[in-house]
Amino acid sequence: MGWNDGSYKDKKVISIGTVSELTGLSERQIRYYEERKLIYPERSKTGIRKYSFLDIETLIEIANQLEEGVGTNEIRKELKRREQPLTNKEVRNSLLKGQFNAQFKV
Amino acid sequence: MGWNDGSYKDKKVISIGTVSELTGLSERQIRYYEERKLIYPERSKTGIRKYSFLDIETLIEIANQLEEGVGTNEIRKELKRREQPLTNKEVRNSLLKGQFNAQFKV
DNA sequence: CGTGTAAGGAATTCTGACACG
DNA sequence: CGTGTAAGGAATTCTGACACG
Repeated sequence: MGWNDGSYKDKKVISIGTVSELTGLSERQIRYYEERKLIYPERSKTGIRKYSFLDIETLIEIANQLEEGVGTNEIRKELKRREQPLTNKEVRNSLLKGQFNAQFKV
Repeated sequence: MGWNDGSYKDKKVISIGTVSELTGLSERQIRYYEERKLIYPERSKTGIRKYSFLDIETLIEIANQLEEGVGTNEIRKELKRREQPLTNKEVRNSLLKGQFNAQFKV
């Protein structure tokens, strides 16, 4: 339990300079995509942005979409469509668990 | 290929301040364990230390060992003993691949 | 031996804004 | 709309050293 739960992919621990190197994007671009609500880094107590590896993967996709002429608004919607299934998956899992337990109650 | 190879566990992208928060160790302690050759962070072009999640796991173990009264020299040897098997595992995997390919050549 | 701290400097990050198109 | 840049300030990190034990 604790922070050692899932993989390290979702842990927000990388600062913007490193993200810039890893993605090839400028810090300006990275901050702008946050302003457009395409990514949601966390902040340290003193306000410094922290990103996860998942954020980095998302940023790379954002860059690709922009190159293809897709606007940030479209990209945002696309990203939402993908995150929804994840939530639904969790819901389905919960439902399955419920049914599973129900089986035994019968 | 590239940096997206294995998991994110080995990517050195976390700066010392974050590592300090994640491990509960002081920056002084973290730098000292490096001096004693227990961990090997990478450095940015400007000399800033970068750690991986694996480094963080190692640091936690180091802290535990020290609490138990084990000295840094002992801990270093113990850490070496563990890393060797990892290299051997890679070797074994290579060997298996060789045998696998041999199968088809017969 | 392992860790704290003050010291001075260098590198990083932040925000709001002007600019171009 | 997406991105570059100069501006000033705040936060981070680095090294070498003195200290305690």
